[in-house]
Amino acid sequence: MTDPDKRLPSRRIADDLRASIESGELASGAKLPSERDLAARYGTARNTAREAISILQTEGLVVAQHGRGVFVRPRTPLMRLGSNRYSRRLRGETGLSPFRIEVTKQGRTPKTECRSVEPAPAPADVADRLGLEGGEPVIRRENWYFADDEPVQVGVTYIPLGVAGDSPLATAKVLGKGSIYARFEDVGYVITRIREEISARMPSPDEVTGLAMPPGVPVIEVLHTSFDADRQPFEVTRFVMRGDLNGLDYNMPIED
Amino acid sequence: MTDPDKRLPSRRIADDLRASIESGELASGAKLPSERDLAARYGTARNTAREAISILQTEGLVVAQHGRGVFVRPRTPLMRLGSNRYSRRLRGETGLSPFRIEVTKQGRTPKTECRSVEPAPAPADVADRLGLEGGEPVIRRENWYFADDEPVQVGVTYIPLGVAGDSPLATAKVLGKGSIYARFEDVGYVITRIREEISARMPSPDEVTGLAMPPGVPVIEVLHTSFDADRQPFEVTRFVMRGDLNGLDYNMPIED
DNA sequence: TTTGGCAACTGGCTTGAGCCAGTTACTGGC
DNA sequence: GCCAGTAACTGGCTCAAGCCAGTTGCCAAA
Repeated sequence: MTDPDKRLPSRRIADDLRASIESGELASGAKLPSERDLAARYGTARNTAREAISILQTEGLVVAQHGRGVFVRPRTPLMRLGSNRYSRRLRGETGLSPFRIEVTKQGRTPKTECRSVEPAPAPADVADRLGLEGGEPVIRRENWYFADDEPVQVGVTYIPLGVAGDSPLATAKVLGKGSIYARFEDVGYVITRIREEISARMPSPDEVTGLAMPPGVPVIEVLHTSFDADRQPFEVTRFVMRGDLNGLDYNMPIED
Repeated sequence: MTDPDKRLPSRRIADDLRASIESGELASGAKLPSERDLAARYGTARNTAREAISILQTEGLVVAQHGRGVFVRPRTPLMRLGSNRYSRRLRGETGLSPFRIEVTKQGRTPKTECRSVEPAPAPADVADRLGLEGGEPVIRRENWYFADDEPVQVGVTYIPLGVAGDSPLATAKVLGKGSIYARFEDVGYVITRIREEISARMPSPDEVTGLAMPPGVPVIEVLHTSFDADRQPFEVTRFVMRGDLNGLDYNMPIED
């Protein structure tokens, strides 16, 4: 009995390539056969081989480089952002932000850049977390995080005017030693609890360009709220990070 | 000066459609023009219109239905799995699992199904969290979670043989009242801390079929570890959930 | 030795054609 | 009134061809 192999040609090529990748036959970073090559091997049109590669691309397994070839996407180690990133002790001991520590640990060079500090209307979800009216003006701080000049995440922080006042939080791009939470302490807000709401989705076209997202890679969105000793929210930050470079690591007690 | 509109035809169509979706002109669930229709309107080949739709699909904005059309993907409300899902008090008060509460709150019908309970070798990352050798046998429990018979997440729990013994944890698919953590308490393990490691990625082909993943939707993977009063790990669960239906909500104190 | 340019590779995108396979609504026969 | 069949729609997939645009290495001219 001949097995006609019911699978469609494009699927068959994609399945074969995927198997080669998963078995390690095509190692991380390895070059796949060219589209024209695959088409010839499988006796299909070039478009069909192309479709197969497109499937693997949306699965995040490979990346194409114009003029060079298609390569197995290297699985870069995840940057683990821990719940201890707000720890006061760590802040004091090292003087380095957890982001910098993580990136350095991976032998890469960290860089952070504050792109803007300005009043702006609060997005609805943010206003909701801060107990404000939607659209009410707040201080908006936009921060970009890089590893070896590659963007890995963006964080947009929203601070009520009543909290920021005319402190550096509202005016200075560079906040000095001890991260932003030291500055919050300066104006009387000590972070004692946090809430983090996490979701994952595909990036918008803007995010694709801004974060140089490879195809087939989602973003992780974290909506972070900080609470002071009175359990009042005093700051919300929305992080958007490349899913292939970032992971979250929470370690916490069970309450009750 | 004539503006030749440098954008490629497929991009142009995709951009126009995306704009219509974001403006609300094409509402959630609305039907897009057919491929042949779009091609005619823009004066391109059908394949080009098709390519445009494919772009929107990988962005997770639309879903195609064979024979029916292409529709704006409804943004279903996220199911927020909170860190309180391990709370002992909630467990006692309601008798319902947080999953059931959440699904019911959305007016949908929850269902959970234990597909298998059997000894199996521990995956490397799991063994690592449990302080075991890789490949060492553990009890493996596979649970599926549904809302209106639609699969929303899978959880695979790994329990060291020394913990499970021959208790129901190792033998019974149905664990009775008060969730699995009540059974752990029965054998002397009280959950006092958890660690959750979160990442996001595109689903594997198996996950696409198992979870009925729409195109352009990532999965959230949570590697959960439970610690007892002595800070010893006694259980690891790997959750894989549909990114379009699930979100995580952590509320915790800052330690130190 | 250096440098400029070309040839031969790579993927990116489009065309226009065809056939297949779901879905839907209408229509004619019972 | 019901039901089966069919026509006209939808997307799914493939083909064969062409042109464009990056990349790379080689080779000849300066």
